[in-house]
Amino acid sequence: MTAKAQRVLSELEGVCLGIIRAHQPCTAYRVRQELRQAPSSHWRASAGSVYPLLERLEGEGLLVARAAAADGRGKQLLSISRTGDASLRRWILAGTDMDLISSVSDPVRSRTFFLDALTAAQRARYIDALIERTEEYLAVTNSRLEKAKNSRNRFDYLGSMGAVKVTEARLDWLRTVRAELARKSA
Amino acid sequence: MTAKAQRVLSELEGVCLGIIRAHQPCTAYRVRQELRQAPSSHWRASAGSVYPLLERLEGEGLLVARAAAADGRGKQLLSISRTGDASLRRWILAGTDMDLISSVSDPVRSRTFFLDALTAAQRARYIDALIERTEEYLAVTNSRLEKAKNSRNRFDYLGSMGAVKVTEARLDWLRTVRAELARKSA
DNA sequence: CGATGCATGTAAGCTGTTACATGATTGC
DNA sequence: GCAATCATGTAACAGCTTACATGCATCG
Repeated sequence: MTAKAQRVLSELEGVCLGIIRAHQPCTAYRVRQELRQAPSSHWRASAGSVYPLLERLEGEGLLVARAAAADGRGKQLLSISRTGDASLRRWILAGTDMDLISSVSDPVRSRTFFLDALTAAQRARYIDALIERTEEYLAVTNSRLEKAKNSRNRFDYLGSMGAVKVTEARLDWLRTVRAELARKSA
Repeated sequence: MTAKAQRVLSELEGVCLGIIRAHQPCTAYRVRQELRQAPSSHWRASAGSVYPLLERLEGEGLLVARAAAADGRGKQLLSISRTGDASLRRWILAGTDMDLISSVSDPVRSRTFFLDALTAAQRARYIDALIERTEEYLAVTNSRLEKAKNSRNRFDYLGSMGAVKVTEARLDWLRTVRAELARKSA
């Protein structure tokens, strides 16, 4: 009823709320762990961001905290409130804007546009290194997909599948680039 | 020889240097335009970021500026220096770290993991909207690919191809998600 | 001669980071 | 009893954004 808390959450706020919803009741520490093992390493999940953020969400009533019984560390168990649930839904549904969909920043692709700054030999070594690392990353996302198969939340599986499919496409593209460069220099 | 300017450039710095290298001599204004029409809308290319950034790069000797003849607006034409070229190469070659490759943040995929917070009807509408927007975005990237075919820089084409391939994979994945949801709810 | 686009810049603020700091718990 | 991990927090800073501000150039 209050006009408060009707703001749209930031990316990190939405993700944190979602993590808590899926694992409640859990500690802020746990949220950081989940963030770090997410398919994207975009979030460093630093203490300096996560703790103040969760405190803020609690202050706004989106989270409720209770002290864990008999924990000298002052462990706080967080759960999502009814208001928090509504905020999470709004955050998800607000995610269909064009500029959000096209906002994916890809450092690898960015660099591709400027590859003529390198010598042919440098380029070849660079692409080879990229392909190797991407293969490693694909293996990581694939093993996460395997694990997600047994998740009680089927959206873990569908989300992980997205990471795999996109990584496969990236790998495919990098191999095409390599082939193209080899063709031209031969 | 100096230890200065041996730092690794930030993402935006690298991209700006690359843009200037490809279009030199050009104005800061032009750099902002190029950033905005890039396949990823990640960079807002705000004046508050671009102008100070380019000033900094000029101060470090990576860029050289000269005033455009007879321009009352104080138009500055920027070019990349030899040092700048070396910095750009270092920036590209430093881009093979695992955490850079896995740092791609995808707001759409993030939300997927939390879709059980929605009702089945909300989910269906949400996914439909996403697919529609992604189709639009694919059309945009495809038309950019067409344009890049005639670019004198073949890496424009290869980079645009990456955007198209990854977007196609995303679209494919979203359609799978939609089909999967329809199957389960039926 | 007025609107739109070109061109440059500043100030305040948001969001996240690194680095530091503290202390309890658990397992060997 | 010591190391690793769990658990929470703060201070300084980095990087980019929005919003504001200015003024010339070009075209109809």
